[in-house]
Amino acid sequence: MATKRITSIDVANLAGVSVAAVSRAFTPGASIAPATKKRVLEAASTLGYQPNVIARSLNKRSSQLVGLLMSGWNNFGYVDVLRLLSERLEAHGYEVMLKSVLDREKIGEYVGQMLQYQVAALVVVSEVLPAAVAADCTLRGLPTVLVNRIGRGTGSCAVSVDGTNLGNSIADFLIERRHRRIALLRGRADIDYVDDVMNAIKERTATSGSCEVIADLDGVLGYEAGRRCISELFSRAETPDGVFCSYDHTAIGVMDGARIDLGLSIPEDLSVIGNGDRAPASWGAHELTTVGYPRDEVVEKAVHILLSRLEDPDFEPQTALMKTDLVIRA
Amino acid sequence: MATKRITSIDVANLAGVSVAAVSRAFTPGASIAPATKKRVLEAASTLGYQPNVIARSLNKRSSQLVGLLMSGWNNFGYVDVLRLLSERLEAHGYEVMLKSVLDREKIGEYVGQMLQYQVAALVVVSEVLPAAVAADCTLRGLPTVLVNRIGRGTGSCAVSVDGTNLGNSIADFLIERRHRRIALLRGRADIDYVDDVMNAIKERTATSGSCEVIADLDGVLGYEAGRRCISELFSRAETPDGVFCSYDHTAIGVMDGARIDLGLSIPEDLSVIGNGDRAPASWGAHELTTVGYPRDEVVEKAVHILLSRLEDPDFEPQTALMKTDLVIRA
DNA sequence: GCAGGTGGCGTATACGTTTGCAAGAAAGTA
DNA sequence: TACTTTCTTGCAAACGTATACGCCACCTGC
Repeated sequence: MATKRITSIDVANLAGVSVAAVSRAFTPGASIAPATKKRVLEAASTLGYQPNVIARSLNKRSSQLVGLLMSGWNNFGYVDVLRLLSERLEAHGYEVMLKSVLDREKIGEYVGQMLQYQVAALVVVSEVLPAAVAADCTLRGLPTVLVNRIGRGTGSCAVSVDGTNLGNSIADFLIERRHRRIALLRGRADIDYVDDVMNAIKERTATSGSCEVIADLDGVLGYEAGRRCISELFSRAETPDGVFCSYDHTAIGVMDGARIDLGLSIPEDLSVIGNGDRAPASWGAHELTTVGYPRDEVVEKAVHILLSRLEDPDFEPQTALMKTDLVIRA
Repeated sequence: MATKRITSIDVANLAGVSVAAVSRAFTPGASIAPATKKRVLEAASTLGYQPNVIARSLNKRSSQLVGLLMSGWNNFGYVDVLRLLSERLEAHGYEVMLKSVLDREKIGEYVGQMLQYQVAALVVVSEVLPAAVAADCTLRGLPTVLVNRIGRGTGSCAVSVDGTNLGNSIADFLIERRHRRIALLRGRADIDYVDDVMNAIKERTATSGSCEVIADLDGVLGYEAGRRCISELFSRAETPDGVFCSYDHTAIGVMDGARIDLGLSIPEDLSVIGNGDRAPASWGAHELTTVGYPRDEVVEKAVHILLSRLEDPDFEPQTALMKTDLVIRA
C-alpha cells in the first residue's frame, strides 16, 4: 500500500501557485520572488515533497549521473580512488553510476547502457576506451576522463602519473646505491604510464654505464606471481641485485620469495621497489620502498577537469600528469 | 553539434508501425507478432536506436537502479563485495548507484537522494539503517538488504555471518590448543555479528574451566592500532597467550608488534587469529590463521533476496546467516 | 501622466516512453 | 455461415518536470 506520491502539483495547490513556480523554487537562479519561493519551500517540506529527478532528466535530456567504469579493482588501491571519486562527485551534486568491466570487448555496451541513463559525464578508471567508443563519446559531447591511462589520440581528458619523471627517479636511486643488474616486473603490458616508467629506467641505466636492465617481464601481477618470479630469475645465469615491480603486492611477493624461498637478505643481497604505496608496504614485516600514488590529487584533478568540461562545453581536452615521490623504507 | 537524437518515433516511421509497437518490441513478453518485432528491431539497429531508460522510468515510476550505500570501505575486503555486487546486479539487468557514507547522521538524506532517482532497491553494506529511514523504506515498498549487519526490528532483509557458530569454533580451537588467557580486539563496538562472536567466545571459554577471556577491547582497528595494542597488553600484569582480532589487518599489526617490538615468537609464545581472510593473511611473512569471509556466497544471497523481493512484493523479509570456516595457517 | 523597461507569474507544450482500451484481424467452434 | 475466442495493433492518455512565451504589475525618468 504505497502512500500517494507527492508531485509538484500537490505542492502548487497547497502553496496556491502554479507548478511552474514550484519548479522555479527548486531551480537555483530562476526568476522567482523570495516570498513565493519561501511559501513553496514551506509547502514542499510540510508535504515531504522532493522533486522527481527522473522527470527532470527527461526534460533536460541530461541527468546528474556520472558513469564510472572500473577495472583492475584490486590493483593500485583503486578502492580509495573509487571512494574519493564518489565522495567528491557527490559533494558537487552528482551521483555515481558504477559499472564493472568484466569483458573488455564489451566496453562499448557498457557505455551504451550508461548513455541510456543520460549520464552527464564518464569516468574510466584503469581502462582504455576503445577508439570507436571514445569517438562516439566526443561526438555526443559526453565529457570523459580517463584515470591512470592516457587516451592518446582520442579526444578524452586524462589524469595519470608522469611516468618518465618517475622512471628517472627510480633509475637514479638504483644507480646511486651502486646497483648493477636490474629486473623489471610489470603486470599488464599495455599500461602506457608503466611503459613510460620502464622506458625511462632503461634509458637512464643504459647511459649510466654502471647499471643495466637484465630482465623486463610482463604478466607478473600479484603476490603469488612475484614470489614465483623471483625464484625463476635467480635460477638464471645472471641474477639481479635490484627489482622494480609495477605493483606493491608483486613486490611483496618478490621480497617473501627472496627471503623465505631463496634465503636472501633484503636489502643487502637484493633491493626491491614497489609501486602504489599500499598499506602493507609500510608494515614492519616488509618495510617496502615504493612509489607513492597521489590518489587524492589524481581524483581532485579528475573531478576538476570533469566539472570544467561540464560547465564549459568548449573546454579543451587536457591530460594532466601528476608527480610522484619515492617512499624510501628499506 | 550533437547529432539528432533517435527516438521511438523515428524507428516507428522507418518500420512503418506505431510507437506503441516499438515499445512492445523492446518489452519482453509483450503482445507483438514476431514479424513486426523483427522489423522493428531491424529498423532500430539501422538507426542505432536505444530506448530511453529515463523516459521509461518516469512512466513506470521505477528505474532499474539499485542504490548501494557503502561505508567502512577498507574493512573486511568490502571492495570485493562491492565488485561482486555490481557484477551480479548488472548480470540481472540492474545498474548500481553508488553512495559513500561520509556522515552516519545523513543516511536519511542519502536514501532520499537515491529515492529521487526511483531506485528499485537498496543495498546497505556495513552500515545500519536508522530505524526511521528503514521504516520509511518499508513504507514505500522499497526492498532493502543489509550486508554484514542484522537489522533487528526493522523490516529489512539482511545477510550476515553466523557469529555465534563462529565464536564457538574459535573458542574450541583455542581451548583445544591449550590456551589459557585470551584477548579480544574489535574495531567498532556496535557491529552485531562481531558482538555475537565475542559473546560466544566468552561463554564457551568460561564453561571450559581451562581458558578465559582476560581482555575485550573496542576501537582497535587496523595495523597501527593492533601493533600498539599488543605492546600495551604485554605491559599488563596478566598477558594473553591468544588474541582474536575482528579484522585481519589488526591481527597482522598484532603479529608484527609481538615479533618486532616484543621479540616474541608466533605461534610458540602467542597465537593470533584474524578475521576476513584478506590477501596479506596468506603471505609468507605472516601466515595468519584467520576466518574466511564467504564473499561470493554473501553477495549471491543478497542478490537472490533482492530479486525475490522485487519479483514478489509479498516476499517475507528474511535474515540469512552464512557459515564461516577457520583457515588455519600458523 | 506616459513611454519604456523589468521582474514575477501562469499557460501550454515538450521530453520519450508505457499501457489501458477498443477495434480489427485471424483462428477456432458449432 | 455465424459466433466466440485469441492475437495484434494503433490511439491517446498518462508519468512529473522544465521552460518559451506572453501577460500583467510595478518602477523609473521625463
